[in-house]
Amino acid sequence: MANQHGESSTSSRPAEDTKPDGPPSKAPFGHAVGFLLSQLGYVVARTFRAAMAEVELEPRQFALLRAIESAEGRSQNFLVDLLRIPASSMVSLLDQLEQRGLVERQAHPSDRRSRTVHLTEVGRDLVERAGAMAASLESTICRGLSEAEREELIERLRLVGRNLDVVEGAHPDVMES
Amino acid sequence: MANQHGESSTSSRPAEDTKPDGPPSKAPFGHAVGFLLSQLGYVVARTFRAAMAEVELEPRQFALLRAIESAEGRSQNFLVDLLRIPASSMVSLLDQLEQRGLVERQAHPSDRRSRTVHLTEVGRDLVERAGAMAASLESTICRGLSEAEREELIERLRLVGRNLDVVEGAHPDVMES
DNA sequence: TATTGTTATACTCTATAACTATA
DNA sequence: TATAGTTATAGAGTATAACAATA
Repeated sequence: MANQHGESSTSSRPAEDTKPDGPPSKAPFGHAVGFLLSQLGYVVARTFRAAMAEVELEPRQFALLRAIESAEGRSQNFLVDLLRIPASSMVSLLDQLEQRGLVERQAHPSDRRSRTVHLTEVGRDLVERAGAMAASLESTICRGLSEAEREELIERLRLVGRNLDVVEGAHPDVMES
Repeated sequence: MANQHGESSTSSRPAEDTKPDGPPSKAPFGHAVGFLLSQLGYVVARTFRAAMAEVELEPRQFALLRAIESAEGRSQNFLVDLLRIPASSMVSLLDQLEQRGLVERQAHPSDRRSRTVHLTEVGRDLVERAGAMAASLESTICRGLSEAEREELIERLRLVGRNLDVVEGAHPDVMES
């Protein structure tokens, strides 16, 4: 699947109803938390995508660059295992990044089948800039929350995550299709 | 684009790394709230999809059934405006539901171009069952939260929503592509 | 014979646009 | 001429499977 949080290109339409008498339509499902989380998750993902677009990265490209940064000099195959994406997807993803001069594939010193992946200087700079934009988005998201409230919110969200058997730190959408 | 919260069919792989020495990989972006929301939103959407699958509905089919329930006897076109999906998508969506005997298209009394949409008895029952499953998911999500904590969480999430200019009650993923 | 990376193919999903019938 | 609904087409994105080189 492409998106369990994928984003649509076409977004907001003017949306003026000439028939304003229609019922306001109930929330998609029963109560509020599940709906809010699904809705916010979607919007956060979309906003994040828009932020990354300013440095011409897609979320998954950013995720891959970060992975490469934290796994400098490892093989393509290592990244495939780490990010759980098909090897063929890794190929085209790396092709794109390499063409832009952000990463480099090098011959593996001992295994001639294998290729190691490295961030270039340009790539390193871009990851840093993109990281700063992500941090900026985070502060927008948390605007109006005190530090204590923010921590409490995180605590509650983690509880919800445990209720749903979420594995900490692993985002199932950004890289998985 | 297909999903800004779409879900993948293929999910969990065993995922046992034979190379456990790789860095744990930082969270996809900077701090925590944005990442958590995106992650949880994805998981909630996926879990919701799994719940709906038990009554053989997709999230967007459920959303459409609910919309029809709250707009009994309105035209297809009205639903198109309400849910903001292309008319051609509405056609195939309704075709599916009609083939299963959940909804019916009827001739519009005054405009012969138009067709009104109605829930059948079977459809009404199914919506109710699906709604119950959604409510059940909601209580799973909120397990371990007191009523006060739950309301506070909703309050905080609404604040985050306002920070992101989210329109209340409108879920941009379930129906939009 | 198994594994790394690559290429080719096929599939799903959905939006766009053309078309019919009514207004 | 414009609108309701339908059908047909095309595009994006991604997974699956076949393949070549090396282990």
